Amino acid sequence: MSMITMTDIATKAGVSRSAVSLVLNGRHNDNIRIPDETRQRILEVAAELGYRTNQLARAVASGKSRMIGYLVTEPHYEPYWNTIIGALAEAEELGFTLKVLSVTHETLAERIRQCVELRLGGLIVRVNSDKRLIFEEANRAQIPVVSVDEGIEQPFGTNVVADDAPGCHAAIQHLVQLGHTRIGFISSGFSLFGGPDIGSNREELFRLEMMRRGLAVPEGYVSREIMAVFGAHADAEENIQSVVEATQSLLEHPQGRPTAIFCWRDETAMCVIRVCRQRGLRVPDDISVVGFSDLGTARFFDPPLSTVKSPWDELGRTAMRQIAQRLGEEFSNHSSIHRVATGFIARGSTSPAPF
Amino acid sequence: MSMITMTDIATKAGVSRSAVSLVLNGRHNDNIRIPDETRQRILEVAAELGYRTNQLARAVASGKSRMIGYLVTEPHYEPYWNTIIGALAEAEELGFTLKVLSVTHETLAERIRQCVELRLGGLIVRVNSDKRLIFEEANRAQIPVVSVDEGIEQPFGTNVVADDAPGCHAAIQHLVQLGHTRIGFISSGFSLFGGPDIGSNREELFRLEMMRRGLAVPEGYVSREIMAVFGAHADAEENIQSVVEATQSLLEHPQGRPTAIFCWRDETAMCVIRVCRQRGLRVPDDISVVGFSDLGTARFFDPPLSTVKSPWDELGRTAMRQIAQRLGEEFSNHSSIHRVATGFIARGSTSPAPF
DNA sequence: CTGAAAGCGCTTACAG
DNA sequence: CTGAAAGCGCTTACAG
Repeated sequence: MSMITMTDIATKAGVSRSAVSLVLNGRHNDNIRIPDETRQRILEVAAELGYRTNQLARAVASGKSRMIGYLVTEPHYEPYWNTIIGALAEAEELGFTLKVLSVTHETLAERIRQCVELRLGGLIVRVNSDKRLIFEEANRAQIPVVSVDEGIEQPFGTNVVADDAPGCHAAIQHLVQLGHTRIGFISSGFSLFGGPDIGSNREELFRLEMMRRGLAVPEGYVSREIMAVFGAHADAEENIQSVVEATQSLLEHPQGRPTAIFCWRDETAMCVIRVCRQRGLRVPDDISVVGFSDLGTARFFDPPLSTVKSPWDELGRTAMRQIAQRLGEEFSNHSSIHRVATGFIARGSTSPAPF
Repeated sequence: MSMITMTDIATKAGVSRSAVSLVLNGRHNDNIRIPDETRQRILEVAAELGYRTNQLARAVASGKSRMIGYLVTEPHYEPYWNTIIGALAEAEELGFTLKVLSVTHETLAERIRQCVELRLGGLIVRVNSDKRLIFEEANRAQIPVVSVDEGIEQPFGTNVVADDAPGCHAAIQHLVQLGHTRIGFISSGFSLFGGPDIGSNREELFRLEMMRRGLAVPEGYVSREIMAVFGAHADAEENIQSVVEATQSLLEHPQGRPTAIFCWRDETAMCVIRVCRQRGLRVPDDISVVGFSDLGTARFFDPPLSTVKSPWDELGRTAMRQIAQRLGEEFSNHSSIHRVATGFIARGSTSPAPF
């Protein structure tokens, strides 16, 4: 009725438990050698009995766990989730297993404790609040941790971060090649889930790209929205209103409206397009709009969104690979940064600038 | 350097290991009673030493695990991961921990084996291929499993399923109240990820609602698309083309086009709106469109999508609650079905029928 | 009410 | 190359 153990196999095959353990773990490396017929018998009996390793017991005895924890602040948010999927896929390929734990500012301490209690082999954290607590506790328990971030680097620990620069570069280049010179930007006037203000970071990159090309960004060509809402969480209509106002301020700019608007994320771009339409502007004929993220529905939008493609999947995969590597070495809390580049996808929301 | 154990506490506090175990597990129930001062000392020493339970060892010794596995076919698909999030939230509230495993038709057997090896306490499965294999293996290992499904019930095991009927009812009622009588439907001509054909199921419900109201569904007022693509997976433009054609066939219907189109999911509705616009129709003024799912970006669409709201979150929560309950009882493989109702959200893509 | 003991299922030196 | 033994950190009857 209950599960088959190594002892059962040993008894039935007439060998010792260690022989079973060695064979089942395939450890005939260096100087360990077990007669082929013994090996065969053990394997046969194991199969016959339907033996299933108890990974828990193995982890307890060996002190090594192949379970990785993934701490995440807002799993609902599509980019965050896609990063988890990437880590999950990589974990499975590498023979690890992923445990997802959602955290809030309040539950952070408790969740970290859980990770230690579960003797997780490593930790990937996608958390917006201060990560120092995590690193401290994990270091004490000798658990390697790598943090995943978006656009903004962190000064300690192993850090995997999306490099927004190439995507911004490509987006501006795309617009310029289409003849746009008057390009506006809509940034975020808030920090994402209490984390860093990613919109501002992207705004910097935008300004840099414009400057490099000698294109002016007139006062008022950058506006901000405070739509701190995401997917299913977006219940506050007044938040959306802030995008409406940010867009209007660009469209009514005293020196004339921009011919293209670059938005710090896709949700904003979608709202911007709606506002433009309401004011009688055609997108992209009268005004081009570029997003940032490449959400799953960006391609289904009308018009399909031209957008910077963030490497969500690869971010997670890289983080998982880093964990695996750290697990192979002696424990240390050195810090390093690994950047994954963004790209750009031209779709239907951009077209040549109206002359 | 290495972790503190119960033995360390026992030594330092001058008591036995069992005393420590009993105190730390708070087991002063029935006839177990430990002097308060002993209790206090143990607790103090534990805190002082920074003791962290080894849940792995506990699970091995007690034979009970509070880790739940979540098997999912396509974690990328937004509805599927929203269901996971629901289960995750509920698990954390109930003191469980969730391990996510993605499966394909090829890896299914291996993943199930992993679950058994990890001695998971229970299994939630969101899998489109045949679930019999899962139930068989899990039953043998005495692991309770509940499966989560969309619209279609399964004839064995504990089953949590979205009930699409109330949402369809509300959607049609909404349209009828707006004066629509000529309503078309776009269904799926394929089974979702090799699973059941959900579109057909919704089509049935649509026909039922129309019939109940005495509204005709002329031949050709239901068409099909084969856009078997989701979110980031949507790379085949020819798939989208099938929605274009399905829409056109409705718009060019010999008896005149419908005044409203009900789509089997949001992605389809988004495409339909684009096609309508391209043909010079205004949405919703000339034609209303209703989706199904309530994806995160549905509210950001232009116009914001009126849609059936599927209870993704609650589906996951219910599944987790079922697991918890099963874990409290004697193991059995009885079967039961738990339905979670869909709802409807009226937004901007529907308006009174043009007369 | 407590302590010594056996047990959970596995791994890992270490003598033979 | 193999087997008996000790150990991983915990739980759980069971005598006192």
